[in-house]
Amino acid sequence: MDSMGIMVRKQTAADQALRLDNQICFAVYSTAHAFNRVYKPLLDRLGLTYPQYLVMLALWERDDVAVKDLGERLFLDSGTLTPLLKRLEAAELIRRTRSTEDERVVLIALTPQGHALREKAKAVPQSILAASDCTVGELLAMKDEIVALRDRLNAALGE
Amino acid sequence: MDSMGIMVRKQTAADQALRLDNQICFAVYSTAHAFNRVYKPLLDRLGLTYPQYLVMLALWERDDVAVKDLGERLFLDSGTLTPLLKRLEAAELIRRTRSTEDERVVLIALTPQGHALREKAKAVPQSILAASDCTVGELLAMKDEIVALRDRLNAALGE
DNA sequence: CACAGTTATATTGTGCACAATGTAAAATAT
DNA sequence: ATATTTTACATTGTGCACAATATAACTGTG
Repeated sequence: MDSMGIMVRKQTAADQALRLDNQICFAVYSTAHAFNRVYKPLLDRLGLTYPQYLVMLALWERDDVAVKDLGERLFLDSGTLTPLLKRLEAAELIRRTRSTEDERVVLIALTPQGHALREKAKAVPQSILAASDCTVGELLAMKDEIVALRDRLNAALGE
Repeated sequence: MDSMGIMVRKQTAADQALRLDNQICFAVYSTAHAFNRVYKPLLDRLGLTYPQYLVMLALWERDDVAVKDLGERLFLDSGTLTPLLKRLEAAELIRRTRSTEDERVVLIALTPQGHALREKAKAVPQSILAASDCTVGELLAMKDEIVALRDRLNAALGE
């Protein structure tokens, strides 16, 4: 209580930590959504959603991979990937085939249209760069910091 | 073609930019998911999802606000907030009442249980800090960078 | 070989996230 | 004052994201 008899709460460190603006996770969360909104009109032209675009990026680098491999690279599980991949298959960008060596495995391969889409996608990164209003160097430095944080968080999960 | 007659693709800047590992947006996206997974067990004890926790953080700072105000602070629209708020109301953490001054407005107020939950939530930030394996200073510096990026992306959307 | 345990993918259910649309109330224009 | 526009919220439909569970295929051990 102060001299007027009114309760004055002491601002503890715990109180400060609960402020929305102090949360790095909210910064990351809201930035992810902002990216999503910037990507949307660009990816609409390719007929892709943002997670589908990430899958295509992964496949353009390496093809004929198991769902599990994709999941590890993108940090996604089969509950997310299975329906997403079925939609990409319906769009005829990929093919899903059971491995003959190990029938548990479903291999994901690009169709010719899937390969071809890469050319149209080349214009995307520079549009994002422009929207970010940063230099490539700044973005790469930030990326490295964020990835380091992500890897520490994932490491903490494994313990 | 090289001297062996095999196609050797020139690695252009556009090719590099399409590499998954070079995408800052994937770094942000995957870090948001990593945060979500770290928060999950902590928030389970509070009976909250991560977006619900963000709403509660906002309400603990300021109460009796319109859905629109919450949406602007959290960058979310009514399509996301309306069902989320109904779940918080069902959990008796908040109350939703139409404003008498402007009947379009729905005001969100904390219940006593909603206020009380704040005490249990005080333990959350330090657990996250521990999982991040960073100092407070490092995290705050990163947060400021990420928020600056988010604000630039959002500004680009407005144009 | 049998069988217990593991692995890869699929399915189900819940909860965001957002575009598009609807509705009623308020503000503004004519 | 009536008509038009804007605003706040709700609803619907699509697509993640993930926990929990199911299923079939593989692996290792006795």
